[in-house]
Amino acid sequence: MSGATQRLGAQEAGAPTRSVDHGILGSLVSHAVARANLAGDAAFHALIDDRSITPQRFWLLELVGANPGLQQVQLADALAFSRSAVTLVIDYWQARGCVERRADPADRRPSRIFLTTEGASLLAELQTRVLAQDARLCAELTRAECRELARLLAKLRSNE
Amino acid sequence: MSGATQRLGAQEAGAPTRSVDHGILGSLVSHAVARANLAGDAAFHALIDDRSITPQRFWLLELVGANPGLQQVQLADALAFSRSAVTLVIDYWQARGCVERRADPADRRPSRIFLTTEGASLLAELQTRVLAQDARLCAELTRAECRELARLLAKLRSNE
DNA sequence: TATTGTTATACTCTATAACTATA
DNA sequence: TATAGTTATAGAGTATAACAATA
Repeated sequence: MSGATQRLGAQEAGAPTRSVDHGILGSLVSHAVARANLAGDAAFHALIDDRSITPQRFWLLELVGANPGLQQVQLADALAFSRSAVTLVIDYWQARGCVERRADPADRRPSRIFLTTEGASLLAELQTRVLAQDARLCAELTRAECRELARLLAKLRSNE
Repeated sequence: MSGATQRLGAQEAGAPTRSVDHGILGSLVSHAVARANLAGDAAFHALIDDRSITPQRFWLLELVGANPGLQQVQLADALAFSRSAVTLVIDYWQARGCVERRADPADRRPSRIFLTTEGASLLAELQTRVLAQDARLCAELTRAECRELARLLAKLRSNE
């Protein structure tokens, strides 16, 4: 190509081969987190064929598995979902036969959420895949770096 | 309250005051990233009144500011957006008078994207707020921890 | 009155495919 | 044929408010 010496600085409009300047994005921790999150979501979908099974839907199923009989409002609090979002995610899993709502005899407002046998089986399968995916995501990190990353991310969240 | 000694373990269904067991979510780096990302988005919206100005829309405006005259396909590559997503975000900013599409005389397929005066002014304002927000997000971290976090997140993305 | 859950609405974001026009 | 951009559609996520049933 001609014009090999025409590097006239980042302000020149339209130079076709220059690399893109990310501006202040490169120095923003929040942007680094967001981009890493995109990578995590991509890895999730790469390991789980059914695109309708999303990270958020998995989170809820995992919480139901670890806490049988939780109320929807408790699931909402634990996952930082709205109550209406929890309703929709439970509708999704219930339609697939993976969770069930059981009435609480003592207080008829809340429903208690439980895994079905089919839900427990699917959850076990998803756990295996998600743990493998997380290990792969962290493949470039040493175990100490992995722990440090989790610690620093938790500190970020303390400002919530 | 009565029942102070009735902690019967995490499996008991419906114990109203027990804390929620997050299961394997607690050990997933990808989940820690996702939750930190939610915290970052919340901080972003807390500092910028207009809810229609989202992190993604800010990213694009910042890139246009740092690289006047880029093609949309270059913006898409740099931000990991689809071309159609870039079209919609540029439509959004153009409708607000913040960016403009200019024809490229040498090749009439691409349009070159530039900030308007109004766009440059808004971008400067947003940069100030976003940098302050990021500093606030990292308030619990030392500068060394902040750098380490950015380094580790970048390593996660290397698996993309 | 307050709480739990549902429903409805609206907007953002993502993904995909079909389409136009230009090269 | 390949590239740049647009348009259309669909699903997922989020936010809010109004609502019903129950406490």
